[in-house]
Amino acid sequence: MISIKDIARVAKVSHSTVSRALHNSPLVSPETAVRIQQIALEKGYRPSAVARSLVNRRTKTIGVVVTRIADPFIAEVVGGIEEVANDHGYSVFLANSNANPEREVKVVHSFHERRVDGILVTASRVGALYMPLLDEMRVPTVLINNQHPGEFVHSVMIDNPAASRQATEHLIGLGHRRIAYIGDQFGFQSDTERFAGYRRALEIADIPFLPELIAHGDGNAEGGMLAMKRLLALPEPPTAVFCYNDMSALGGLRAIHAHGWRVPEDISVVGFDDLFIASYTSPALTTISQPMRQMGRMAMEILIKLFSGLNSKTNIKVQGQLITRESTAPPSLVH
Amino acid sequence: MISIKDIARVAKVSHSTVSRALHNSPLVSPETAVRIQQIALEKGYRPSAVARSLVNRRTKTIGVVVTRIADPFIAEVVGGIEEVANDHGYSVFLANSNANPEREVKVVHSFHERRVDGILVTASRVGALYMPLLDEMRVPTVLINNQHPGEFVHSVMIDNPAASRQATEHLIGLGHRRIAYIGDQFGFQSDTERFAGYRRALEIADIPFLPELIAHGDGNAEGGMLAMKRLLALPEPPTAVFCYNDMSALGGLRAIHAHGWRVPEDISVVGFDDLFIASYTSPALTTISQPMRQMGRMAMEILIKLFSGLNSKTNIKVQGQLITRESTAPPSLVH
DNA sequence: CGTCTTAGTGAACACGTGTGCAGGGAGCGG
DNA sequence: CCGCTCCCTGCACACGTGTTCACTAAGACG
Repeated sequence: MISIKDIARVAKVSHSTVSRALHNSPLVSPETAVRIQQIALEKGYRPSAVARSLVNRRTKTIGVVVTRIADPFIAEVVGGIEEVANDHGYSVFLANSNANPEREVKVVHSFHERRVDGILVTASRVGALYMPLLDEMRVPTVLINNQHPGEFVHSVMIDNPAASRQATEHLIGLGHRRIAYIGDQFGFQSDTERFAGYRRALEIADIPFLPELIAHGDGNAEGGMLAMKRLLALPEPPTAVFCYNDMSALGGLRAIHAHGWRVPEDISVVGFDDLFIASYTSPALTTISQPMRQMGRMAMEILIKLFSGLNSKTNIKVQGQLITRESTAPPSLVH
Repeated sequence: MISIKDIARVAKVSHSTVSRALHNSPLVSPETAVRIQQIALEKGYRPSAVARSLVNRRTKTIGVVVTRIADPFIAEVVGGIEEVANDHGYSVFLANSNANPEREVKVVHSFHERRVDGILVTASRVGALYMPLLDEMRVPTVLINNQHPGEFVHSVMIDNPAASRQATEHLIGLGHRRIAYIGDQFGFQSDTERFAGYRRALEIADIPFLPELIAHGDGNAEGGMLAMKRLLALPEPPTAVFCYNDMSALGGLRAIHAHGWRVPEDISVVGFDDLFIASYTSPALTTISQPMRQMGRMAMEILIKLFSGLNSKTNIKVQGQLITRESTAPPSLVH
């Protein structure tokens, strides 16, 4: 591995001069500068980011904590993050937490030791546990669709209540009155908020809230399937179901097919996220679109701003958009 | 940011002693060791990985190059990589190339400057361009499902010819003789190999190869949809289609639905990869399962071995497995 | 021609950690 | 009491880069 000292030896100058030459410093004469640059090019010299980080006290790296990178929603967000990070010369460390608190703490510690300049968290599940840790590190942190108990922290979130209210009102507008909700496991903020939007829509339309129409999944297809199965087993099943996210809806669709019913003729289904697959289910899924990639980009851009000294506390709330496809229709009159 | 010197000052010892104490070196007396460790704990000391990297000449980081992290196949592989990397104390840099050669080179350069200990490449598209670069860097590199022109390089690949032959023979076994193939863009190795397996199966079964039954997509749903549309527009459409990957098959299914045909009654479809969604399409997709996560794990384990001195050139070939679901059936007699 | 300015260069130190080497003190044997 | 060994500690240097400071040589100006 070749260093500036090696180049200095060849060029018969001090390493300081080489350092300056490679930075196009005006303190070095143009002739020696080009000569040194020539040698560096020939030798295939690449400066050591680690040595540079040590003296500059900035690593130009960021850490990204996710629950599972294989989650399609998260993968899209990370794609957006990496895009602008790379454009600004930042490298990104990726780490899965697997929603395991112990591992989350371990990951944040490793980021700390690597001296990342900033941290992004897309762990939809909790994270409250290691918030004090992040606080203590005094590293700029941006949360994406995550609850944020701390005050110092920045965030990018979707407006859950408004979006899920919009979804529910879409179903009400079609004439449904028996509308079920398939949620995540109880207690996660985004579930709570989406549930609140659902209830609010019912309330405004003067539709009584029926606890038996609430089922809890696990945010994945498997849980959505089981939850839907429970709803279909009711004496009087719902005519429409609003799902916490597309993965749940995916499982829901499967349960409906297995039950022998058809979507949307027998029952309408609405998802949330607008994952790529939402366009390719059959029928194609009506859902709330979240600008996932864009949200990743925004989060990273907040970090960039923070790095350049701006210290304004930013909490961006983006709006979801209803995408009407084929999985929703007016309720059939006979059942 | 607190360093060992700060601790040394408080403990009234030299920083060397602190360093040794924190490493449980036998060269330091037990009493001072615990005293120092106590202080370090109180102060929340975290060693600087960057300083450590500088002196150790090992960063305990690896770089992962992918085309798009949002690609479900790639996300699974990266999940596997990160898992064992983390278990061994390695942090992973993630970078998208977007299949853009210019960006790929930029990414590899940045990995070089960061002095990563190893590099993993899951860019299904080419990569031959920057292979000389990787060679020049003399950094252990493992390719995953990627062509490898260089000799020094290690790899984990699926046995494409065997797997696609298996898929095609499944269709032949069901009684199909007019079997189409939807490929990737021409020239990528995995496409070439899968195509070869398809032809071999036909050959063994004495089924003539018909060029009009070959359509090229782009490896994504969009391209698969267009390719399938072309096949359905033939005077005599195929009774079964083997697709390069699940994404293509997904698009294919959609085109078939739009055409008014039913799967598998009117036409059978086989995919490749066994992405998560393959179980949730309707009908559920018959496909070749690749142990994606496992392949990521294996690739990282090869790196770990290389780090510990083992220098054996390893080229692992894993076998795919046919997963029979609902999208394949014997051809209908009348059409 | 002498002095002052300026351009260009090298020496030295810093960043935070690890380690070889020397040295000091205690304990022990002679 | 002397010398040896052993245990512990500190000094100094290294890793690769950036930057301040001092210094030299050349040019400018009076």
